[in-house]
Amino acid sequence: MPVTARPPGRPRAGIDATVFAATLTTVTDLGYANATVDRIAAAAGVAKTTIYRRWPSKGALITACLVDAFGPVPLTGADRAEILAAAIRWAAAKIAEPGIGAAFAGVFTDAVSDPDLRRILSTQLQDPYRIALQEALDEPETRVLFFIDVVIGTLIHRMGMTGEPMVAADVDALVDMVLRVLERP
Amino acid sequence: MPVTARPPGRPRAGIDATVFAATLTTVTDLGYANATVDRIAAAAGVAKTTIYRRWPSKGALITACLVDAFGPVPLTGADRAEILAAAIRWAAAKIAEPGIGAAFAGVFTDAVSDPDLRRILSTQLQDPYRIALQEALDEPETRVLFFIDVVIGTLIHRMGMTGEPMVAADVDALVDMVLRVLERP
DNA sequence: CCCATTACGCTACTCAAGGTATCGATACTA
DNA sequence: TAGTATCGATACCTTGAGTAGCGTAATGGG
Repeated sequence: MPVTARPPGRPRAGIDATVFAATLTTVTDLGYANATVDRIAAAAGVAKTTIYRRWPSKGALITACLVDAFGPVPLTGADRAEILAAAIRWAAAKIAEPGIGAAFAGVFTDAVSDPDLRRILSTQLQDPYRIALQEALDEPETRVLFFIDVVIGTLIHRMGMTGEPMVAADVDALVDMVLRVLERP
Repeated sequence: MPVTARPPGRPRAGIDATVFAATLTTVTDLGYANATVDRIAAAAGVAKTTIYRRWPSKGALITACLVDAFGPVPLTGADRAEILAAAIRWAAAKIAEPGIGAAFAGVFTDAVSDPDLRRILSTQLQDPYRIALQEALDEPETRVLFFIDVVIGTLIHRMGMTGEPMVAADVDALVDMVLRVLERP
C-alpha cells in the first residue's frame, strides 16, 4: 500500500529535468532578461502553458531550477572552520557556474519588489541551507543569517557589478574574513 | 564671459530635484516594481516624455536619483580604521533610508542583465566612492573593490531577502569584520 | 470497452510597462 | 521677428508575463 495514492488522470511527463536544463542554457546564452518563458519553453521542447501548470511564475521556475542545481550543501570538514570554509567555497563555485550566477542574481533582484517571490526564495532556497548550517556549526540563527548575507551578498554583488564571477584570490579573502569572525566573535 | 555659453532655445526647467523626490516617495509608497515611470512622472507633476528627454532609461533615472541621494561619502576619522568604519556606517544608514534601499536593490537587479545600465551604475555610482576610498585608505583598487562588494552586497542581500534594512547589531558586526581585514590583511 | 480524470500542445488573448513619435505651445537668444 | 529647444499631451509600438479555451493523449476504474 503506497503512502501517497497515485492521483487519477494522465500522469505528468518527466520533463522537469529537461526544463531545468533548458532554463540554465537559455540564461547562459541570452542572459536573464532575455531568457523569457517562451524561449525557455521552446528550448525545452515544451509548451509554455505546461510550464505555468507546474510553476506559478517565472521566479518560481528559476528558484526551483536553482534548488535543483545547487543540491545539498556539502558539510565536510574536521571542525567548524573547515565545514564553513568548504560551504563558502562550494557556494562560490556554484555561483560561478554558467547560468547559475546570472539566474541567482536575476531572481534575487526580482524578489526585492515581489513579496511572494521573496517568500519562495527564502523558504525554498535559503532556509534549508540555513538550518543545515545552524546544526553543523552550532551557531544561533542570527549569526548564520549574517554569514549567508555576507557570503552570498558579496558573491552576487561582484557578479552583478562586473558580470563576472569572483576570482579565486578574492574567494580566498572572503573565506579568511568569515572564518575570523567564526573563530573570534 | 561665462565659461560655458548658454545653449540656444528654451532653457530647461529646474525640475530635477522634484523628479528625484517624486521617485523616492513613489518607490517608498509602492515599491520598486510598482514605481513605473508613468507614476513617477505623475507624482512629480511632469510629463513622461520630459523624463525620457533627461534620462535615457528608467535605470538611469534611478541611478541619478541615488547619486543625488547619497551625495559624497564622509571620509572623517583620525586613522584609516575610523575612516572606513564611518564610511560603512554611512552606507548602511543611507541604504536604510525610505526608498533608497529598495531603489538601490531594484536598479542593481536590473543591472545584472543590462550591460548598459551596469556601466552607468558602475561609473556614476560606484567609481567615485571607490576612488575616494582608495586615496583615503591608501589601499589598492582590488582591495577597495572587495570591501565594496562585501559591504554593499551584505546590506543589499539583507534588504532583498527580508525587505527590511539591517539592524544595528549586525551593522556593528559588519564594521568589526571588515576592520579586522583592514588592519591585518 | 467506455468513461472520468488529468496532462499536454496549441492558439489566441489580456494586461502592464518601458520606450518612442508627433504636434502645438512656450521660453529664451540673437 | 526668426530660430531653437523645451514642455505637455496624446497616441502609439513592442515585449513579456500570465490566462483561457479547445482538441488530444494517457491513465485507472467499472
